[in-house]
Amino acid sequence: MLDRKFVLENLAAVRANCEHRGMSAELDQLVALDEQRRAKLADVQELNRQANEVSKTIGQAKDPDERERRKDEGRRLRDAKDAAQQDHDRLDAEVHAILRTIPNMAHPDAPIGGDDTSNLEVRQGSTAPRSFDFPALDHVELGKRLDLIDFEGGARTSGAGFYFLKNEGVLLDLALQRFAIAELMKRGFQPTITPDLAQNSILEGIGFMPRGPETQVYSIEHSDLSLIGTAEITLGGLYSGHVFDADQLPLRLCGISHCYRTEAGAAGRASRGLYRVHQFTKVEMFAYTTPEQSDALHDELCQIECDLFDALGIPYRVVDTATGDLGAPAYRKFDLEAWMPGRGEAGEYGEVTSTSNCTDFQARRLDIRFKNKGEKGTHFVHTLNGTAIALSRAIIAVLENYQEADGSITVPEVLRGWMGMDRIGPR
RNA sequence: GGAGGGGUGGCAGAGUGGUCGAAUGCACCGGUUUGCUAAACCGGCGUAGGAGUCAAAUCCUACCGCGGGUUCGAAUCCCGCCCCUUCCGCCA
Repeated sequence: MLDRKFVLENLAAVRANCEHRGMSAELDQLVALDEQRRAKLADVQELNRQANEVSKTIGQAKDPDERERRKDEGRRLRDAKDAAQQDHDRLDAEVHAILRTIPNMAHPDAPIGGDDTSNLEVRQGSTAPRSFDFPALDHVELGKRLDLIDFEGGARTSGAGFYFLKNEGVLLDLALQRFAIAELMKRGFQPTITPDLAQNSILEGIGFMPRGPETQVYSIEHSDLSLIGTAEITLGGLYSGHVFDADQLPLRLCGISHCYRTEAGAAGRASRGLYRVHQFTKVEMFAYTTPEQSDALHDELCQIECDLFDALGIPYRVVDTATGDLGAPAYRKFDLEAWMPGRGEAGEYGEVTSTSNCTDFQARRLDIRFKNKGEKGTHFVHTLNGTAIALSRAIIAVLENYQEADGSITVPEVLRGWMGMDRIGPR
C-alpha cells in the first residue's frame, strides 16, 4: 500500500505508474473521498474536544441542576461526535479500499512494458548450456525412469499437480535445502523454518489476496488461516507491528517452508511435471532494511541467487522484470531463469528464482518500522525477498542439465557431500 | 480440553470511575561536577493522525492485548476474543 499523502501529492506519477503496470485505480474518486474524510475528521475532533471540556466541568459542578444540565450537554455532544465518527469511518474505509488497489511505484530503471516479453536480460551465469550428444530427456521422463518422482501417485492421492518424491529424489531435495541454508548462513542470514499457514491479514499485508475466484491461495475452512504460497509471507509477518532500532538493520533472514498455490487460471501454460505444482518446498531469503539500504541489498540478493546456481553448475540468465509483470508490491524484480534442456523443442529458459524490492509497500500495511537513535518519530522499513532455492524447479534444472547418456544423473559437485553420492542410477 | 494467574511506555513495575499519556526505578539522550572511568546532581525522553509554520514553536485528537458495552467521563466496571503463564488431562 502506498502512503495516502504521497498519492495525493503525486497524482500524475501514480497515474502513470498504474498505466505502466497495466492496472487501474479510481484516483479521482480517491481525491474526492479523502477531502470529505478530512473534513469529517476535523468535525469529529472538534466535537470530541468540546465533549471532553464539558466532562471536566461536571465533577466541579456544585448544584445538582447545573450538573444535570451539563450532563445533557455532554450527551448531546457525544451523540453528534458518534454520528460524525461513523461518517468518517465509512469514508475512511472507502479511501482505504481504493488505496489498496494502487500498486507500488516502480524503480525508474525497470523496463516499461506490458508483459514478460519486455523483460530485459541483464546477465548470464558462468556455466554455458551443455551440448548433448544424445537426445536430452525432460525431468518427467528422467524422474520416471529413475523412480525419483511419482506424479501418478500424487494425482491418485491428492489430485493433478501433486507428486511424491522418492528415493534419491528425496535426498536431492534435502541436499539442495541443506546446501542453500549453509551458503546463506555463511552470508549472515538467520535460518528459520516457518509456519506453513498464516493469518489472512498477514497475507494481505504482503500483497496476496486470499479471497476471490482468481485467488492463488488455499484457505482453511472455518478459520482465518491460509496455506502460504511462499515463506515471504511468514518472514514478513514475523516482525509485523515491530519497531526496529536502525542499527539492527539490515536484518537478513531465510526460511524453509512448504508453498501451496492453487494455480487458478494457469491451465495450459507451461506446466509439465514439476514446473507448476500445487505444493513445493522453498528456501526463501528475506530482508528488512532502511530505505537507503534496499537497492544495495536487492543487488546482494540477486548476486546470492547467481552464486548458488553458478555453484550448482546450472546455466541461467537474469532478467530485469518489466513494469507490467511486476505484480503489485514490487518496486523492482529480477528473475533468474535456468536453462532446462528438456523443455520445449531443444531446451528453454524457465524461471527458477526471483528477487523483489518491495520498498515500504508491505511494511506500511504490516506496520513494520524503524527508529533512528536520538531522533523523534519512526519510519517504515523496506522489505525484500528472494528465492534461494525453489526445490521443484531446482530439481528440474539439476536432473535435466546433469543427465548422462546411460540414463544416470551426475550429482553436482557441491551437493555430493550433502547427498552422500555422486551419481543417481543408471537403472 | 479443564482450573487458576496475568497482559500498562525500550524493560521492570504502580495505578479499581474524573485533572492519568499514565507514579517510580532501570535503560537512553543533553548538561553540571570530574586526572580518566564510574558515581552524584539537574533537565529531557512514547506512537499515530490532524491544525499550524518557510521551518519550528505550539495546539487538538486517539492509543494502557484486540473488539464491543455501561457512563457526561473508562487503564480502572461489564461482555466476547486473542496471547502468555502455572497445574491437570491428552498427545507427536
